[in-house]
Amino acid sequence: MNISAAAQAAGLPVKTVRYYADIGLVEAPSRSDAGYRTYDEASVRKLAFIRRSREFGFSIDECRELLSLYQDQDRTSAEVKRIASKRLSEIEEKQRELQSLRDELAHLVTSCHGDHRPDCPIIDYLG
Amino acid sequence: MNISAAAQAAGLPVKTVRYYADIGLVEAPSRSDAGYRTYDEASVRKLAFIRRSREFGFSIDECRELLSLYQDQDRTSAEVKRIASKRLSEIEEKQRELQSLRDELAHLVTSCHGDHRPDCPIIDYLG
DNA sequence: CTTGACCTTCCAGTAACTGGAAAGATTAGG
DNA sequence: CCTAATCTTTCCAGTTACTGGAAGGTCAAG
Repeated sequence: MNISAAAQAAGLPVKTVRYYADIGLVEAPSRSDAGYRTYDEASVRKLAFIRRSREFGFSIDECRELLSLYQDQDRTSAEVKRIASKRLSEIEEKQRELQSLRDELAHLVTSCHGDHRPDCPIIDYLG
Repeated sequence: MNISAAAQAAGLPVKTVRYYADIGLVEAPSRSDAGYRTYDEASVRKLAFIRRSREFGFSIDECRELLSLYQDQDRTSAEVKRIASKRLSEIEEKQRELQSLRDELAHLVTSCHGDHRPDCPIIDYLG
């Protein structure tokens, strides 16, 4: 499989697939005689694993960790759960932040007439 | 006022105050004989305005826009409201994303025993 | 043989700072 | 007046996770 087929199968851009090998997140793939990268099912599965982890918002370093747990038959589920729980609290923290931000901004937007007059509570609040 | 006093008053790191002038977000401040940047109340107010706008998650370019509206006596409140409303929808979109992410991840975390055994639904899901 | 779709490497840019080095200025204490 | 600590300056590099683009090699079809 050439890189574009692998990228397609994993649901990633070609550039990103190269990038992940460059930074050592995945092994460097073997090459054809012409120097083309060649991929097999196993590498595609790993790439897809990374894509899904990234979609969950895990950082590259967390993906590195998850990937090594993914490939380690003897890991404990506790190790995985620790990383996922950490990410979960981050998400919840971010949610709380966004909620108060939204409420405040929604309040400002509602109180602004949004007409041709210069009078603006949003600007007043920021200034 | 030297830079550290101004930064303190505006609630920003010194580095950031310099940075904002470097990228032309605020005017370059005047200099003392020794070349020290000197700030007055007005520039501190602008810096604080930017800080608050940034805290709302407005991008630097949006801050640029807001700042010019802030300084424009003749702007209409509609112009300001447009930018704030845009930001509000972004926040709400992000909230929806985070919510489904959280639900999915929370479900996985709950279903994972988190013990010494290798069996792990989180990894199973990602892989 | 040519055309177009691949592929390669390398370099640069994104957003918004942040850290650090090297060197000059100022201030407080002795 | 000297010195040490604390500013301040500029400049360069690093962060995160890619993404875009240029210059050039390869491959399959017609």
